Amino acid sequence: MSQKDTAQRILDAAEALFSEKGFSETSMRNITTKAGVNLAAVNYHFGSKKSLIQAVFARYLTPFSVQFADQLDVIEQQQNTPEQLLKLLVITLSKSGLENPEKFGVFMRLLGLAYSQGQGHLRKFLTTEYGEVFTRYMKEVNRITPNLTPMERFWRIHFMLGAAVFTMSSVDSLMAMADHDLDTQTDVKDVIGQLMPFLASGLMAAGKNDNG
Amino acid sequence: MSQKDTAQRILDAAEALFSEKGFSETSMRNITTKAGVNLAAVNYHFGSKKSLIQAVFARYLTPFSVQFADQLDVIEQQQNTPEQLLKLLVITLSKSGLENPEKFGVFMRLLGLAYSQGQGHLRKFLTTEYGEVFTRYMKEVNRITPNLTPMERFWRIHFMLGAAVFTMSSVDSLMAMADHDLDTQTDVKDVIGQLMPFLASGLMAAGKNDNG
DNA sequence: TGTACATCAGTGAACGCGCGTTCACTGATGTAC
DNA sequence: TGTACATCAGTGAACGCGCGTTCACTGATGTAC
Repeated sequence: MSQKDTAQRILDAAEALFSEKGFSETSMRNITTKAGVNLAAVNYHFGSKKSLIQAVFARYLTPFSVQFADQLDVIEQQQNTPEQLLKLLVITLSKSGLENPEKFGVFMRLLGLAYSQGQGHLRKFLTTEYGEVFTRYMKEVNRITPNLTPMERFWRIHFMLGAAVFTMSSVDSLMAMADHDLDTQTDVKDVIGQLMPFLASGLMAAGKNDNG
Repeated sequence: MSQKDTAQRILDAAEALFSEKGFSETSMRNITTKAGVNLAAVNYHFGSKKSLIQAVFARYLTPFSVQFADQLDVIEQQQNTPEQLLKLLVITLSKSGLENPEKFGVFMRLLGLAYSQGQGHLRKFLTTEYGEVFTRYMKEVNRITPNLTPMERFWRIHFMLGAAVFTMSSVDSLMAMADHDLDTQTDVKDVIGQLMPFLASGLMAAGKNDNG
């Protein structure tokens, strides 16, 4: 084939369709039609639809976690602010090929799907493959929030994750709403700029061990 | 039938299954089997699967929006804090039959689905039916955040919605994680107790019109 | 250099299955006269 | 009070359809001698 590798084209098509419609709403026929390949090619290259879903995640997350580990090596040697810790994520995303806002939106939507539609196989795959760097990152969060109880820290991390995943999953339609209602012209960088102080402020809010 | 009304039993079963597995993963056969009714009964009572989905939402949202309008009548007459405005939502939820933590989790999961899996028909249905009370609530948010730009306000509301919907959608598994990792015993009220200061702090974080 | 065979990417058609919906029906209850 | 008819809730079986997967296959490329 003079065009891109069949497997790559399947991944491209699957990624776009999954992020648009979710896993179960996307059929093998949708994917192979969009990729311009034979219906049987998915099972030939990936074995099953489940494995294809995992492969779509791996293509993003493997480079991301490599970059993230490098960034953690640096950050672990120094004192950090909440803003720096949040920025680390954004920087890592941009260093692992996600600087394109469109790609970024797709990635966040996939991440949201992994939580909301995540079948058992996907959750298992993600934690065994990428759990370690997440643990390292959490150690750094602990360091900058010494006054929070473990319970406060646990929940605040998940609130932050929720705010990020939820809004970034629908960032296109939310930006369209904002631009329509408020007569503005927003891009993804603006949204991230809005998100960071919101998250930092939520994370650092006074906890029950703080006075006043 | 000496048991509960067939239509009610279909709604009960559909609600539970939708919140567990999503709309498209839940088949009519799943629903009617769980409800103990004939397969054709869904189409007899509701016309189609789409209408059933809308009916499941309406059963929660109609009483909620009635209560919410009453609460707004009061709150619109007074000066409010962010905490009061957030508490208004919790109070309304509890006054419209959602005081049961299990029901509350189901409701939040449905709300999350409406965003993430929301087919066009559902979004249209929700905004035409319940858009008005939401607009009234937003007016109150404007009053307590006079220093925020409309854009800041827009995004912060959606960040808050994301944090709430995302975490409350998976509140059961998150509580299980927390209790396992931290050796605690959490209930939904505790989580809401954690969520409120996080949201209030994020909403009220300094914006670009604030000094220092 | 030539031939025989193995490997590999990709194909076309069919498989069985579960899906949402439809339809002719049954039997109980309500209404009119 | 009795009868004829209409309405209604619910049923059982079948409809056509799109799904993920399988399988025997083709044709190109690589390898051994």
